This record gives sequence, C-alpha cells and structure tokens, in this order.
Amino acid sequence: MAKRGKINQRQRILEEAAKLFKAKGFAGTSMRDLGGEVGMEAASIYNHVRSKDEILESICFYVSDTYVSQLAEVEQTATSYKDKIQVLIRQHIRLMLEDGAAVSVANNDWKYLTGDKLTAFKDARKRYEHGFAALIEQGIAAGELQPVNVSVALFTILSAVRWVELWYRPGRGVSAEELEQNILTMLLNGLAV
Amino acid sequence: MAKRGKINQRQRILEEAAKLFKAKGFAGTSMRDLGGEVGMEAASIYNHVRSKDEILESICFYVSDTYVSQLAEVEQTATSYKDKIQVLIRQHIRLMLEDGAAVSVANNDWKYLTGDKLTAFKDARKRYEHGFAALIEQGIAAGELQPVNVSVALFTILSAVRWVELWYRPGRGVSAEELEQNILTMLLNGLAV
DNA sequence: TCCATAAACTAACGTTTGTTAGTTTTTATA
DNA sequence: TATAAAAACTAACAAACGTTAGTTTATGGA
Repeated sequence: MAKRGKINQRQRILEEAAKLFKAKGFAGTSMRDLGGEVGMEAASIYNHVRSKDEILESICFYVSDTYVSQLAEVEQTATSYKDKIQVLIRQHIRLMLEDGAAVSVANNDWKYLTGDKLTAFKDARKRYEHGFAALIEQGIAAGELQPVNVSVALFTILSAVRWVELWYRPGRGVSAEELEQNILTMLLNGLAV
Repeated sequence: MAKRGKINQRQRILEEAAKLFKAKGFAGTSMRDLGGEVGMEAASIYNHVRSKDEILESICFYVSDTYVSQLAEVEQTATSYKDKIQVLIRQHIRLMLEDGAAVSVANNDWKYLTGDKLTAFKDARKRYEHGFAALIEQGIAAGELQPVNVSVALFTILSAVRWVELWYRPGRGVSAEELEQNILTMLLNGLAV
C-alpha cells in the first residue's frame, strides 16, 4: 500500500495545474499539457484525480476556504476596525505571495466551475465580501474610517491587492515586508500628500 | 458593392466576441458560440474576419491604442502631476464603463496573442506603465504626492480600477460621477480618517 | 431587369480534446 | 522472495475545435 506517494503526487498535480491554469487559463490547458509538466501521460493523471474539473474545484475551494476562515478569525479578535482591515489586507498579500498560482486561478478561472460547485464558490465569495464590507461599514460608523462608499472601498482594496500576484518577484528590490507596508500606506493614507 | 454592411457586421462580431471572451475566456469560446450569438454559421464569420486570432488582436489593440493615446494627451497638458494622474484614473474608469467587455479582454486574454502581436501588445503596455510611473515619480519629486514606492502606487491604481468592470452596473444606486469621485478619494486620500 | 459581388449556407477536413479500457511496471509489505 | 495494490503505460473513443471549399441566396448599381 503506497498511500503516501499517491497524495504527494496529487498535490504535485494540483500545484502544476495551478501554474498552468494561471499561465494559459483552464480552458487553454490540456490534460496532455499537465501530464507533460508533471512527467506522466495524460491518462495516468486519472489515477490521482477524478477529472479536470475536480482539479479546478480543489484549487478554487482551497483558496476560498482559506479566505473565509481568515475572515472568521479576524472577526472575533478584539481590535479596532482599522486594525482588522489592515490584518485582512496583510493576509491577502501573504496568501498571494505563498500561493500566487492558486489565488490567480481562484480569481480568474472560477467561472469554469459548473453546477453546485459554481454556486457554492460564488456563495463563499459573497459571504466573504459581505463580512469584509461589514467591517468597513462599522469602521466608518465608529469614526475610524472615512465615510466613503462601502462597495467602492471594498472592491478597491480587493483588486488593488491582486496585482501583487502578477508583478511581485522576490529579488525585485522590494521585500515582502516593504510591499505590505507600501500597499497599506497607499490604501489607508492615499497617494496625495 | 455593399461595403457598408460588411464593416458593420465586422463591428458586431467584434462586440459579441468581446462579450463572449469576457464571459468564457478566449480559449473557452468557440467560433460556433460566436456564430450563435451573432446569428450566423461559424463558417460565415470568415467572410468578415480572417481568423479567431485576428478578432482577439483587434479587440486588444483597440484598447491598448486608446490607453496609449490618452496618456500622450495627458502628458502634454499644462497641469499639476496630481491633476494628470487624476485625469488618467478618470479615463480608465470611463473606458471601462463604455467598453467594459473589450477592456476585460485586453486585461485577461491578451496572453492568447501570438508572435509579433504578443510582443507588440506587451511593449505597448510597458510603454504605458512607464509613462504613468514617470508622472507619479515627478509628482513625488515635486512634493505633490506621498513618497510611496512608485511601482506599488502605479499597480495599486491600475488594478484598483479594474474591479469597476466586474462590479459596476448602471442602476446599482451609484452614478458614474459618484463612482469616479469615490475611487479618486480612495486612491488619493486613502480609507483612513 | 440583369449582373457582379457580398455574404450567407452546407459539408467536410484534420487536430485536439477529456476520458476510458486494458495492460504492464513499480513498490511496499508479509 | 512472493504477492497484492498502486501507478504508470498504450491505444482508442466520441465529441468539439478552427478552418477551408464549394454552393446558394441577397443586394445594390448599370
């Protein structure tokens, strides 16, 4: 019984798939492409994975589950709203640095999910957005934040953080710490002096 | 000679293609899908268009050409750097509201361009980014802007503006004018009070 | 009304796709 | 070392893909 090897291979397949989906999109990546990257025939992949769709589902829900549980954690800490939002932004950036390919797939290729999985993913995302928006709203009500339109603030934050995954390379002269600090400055204090 | 009809049909094909590419991705959209949307057989599309690739090219370069010429225009106006950046952000938002599907394709599906077209598109984008970054840099040097990392500021702006196309629907209670104003507030003044 | 051309159609092509079936090789344990 | 399970392989499938060829229909100017 070589159960150990099986889950490791599955993990490798998911990781290579995330990289390929990020680079060429879900629909633009074939199982033969993936096989080539993993080092086996396309047909052999099915020893580790039920279908191409299941690969996408695993990647997308890994990411959405992570976000949702990070939000839940932040919600029940006893800090200011401004701090909570700051922590959430930091966590976004960190997940992106650690698992950029998976985050990219969850951001861009979730639309290829089908049936229950598609609705479940959209629901999870909506719950996350509502929770995040509530924190902003309460922060404004508490006078910690500017009275800007909540949706605008939410989506500006969520997408401002996305570029990290397209742009950041370690060894570009900016450390992860600096990066976080600069983005937080931009989003919280703005560009104007 | 009915040349008139031909270019109108071509335009319709490009517009429907942009919508489909946005919704399902370039690789996820078939010529038969497109034919269905336009109201003709897939083969008939080739009376108006050389190939599926050419459709993508037309959409992507329409967008990049627009951005590049908008930048050129802003560069030679005699205003403050802060104003120039504000105008560029406004123009981003407007193009997104007017031609959201095309912008979305240029943002997400440019990677399916091939050969010269791919490098030409990447070059155009790079020139745009450098020009924008130069304005930020000069704005900081002139003391009009905070001394934040220029790349971080640039990409935060460029991607913060992207969500508009995913989220904005006229009749969501936010007018285009309010939207612009709120985004500018977020990016220039920040969320914190 | 006739005619040239534009623009639609049908049919088919060679590939590539995701996936299955059946077989062989590798691997871990008894 | 024998054995059973795991994980690789080859071969093939039906469907969908972009595109071409050849044909028919629609259209606008002489």
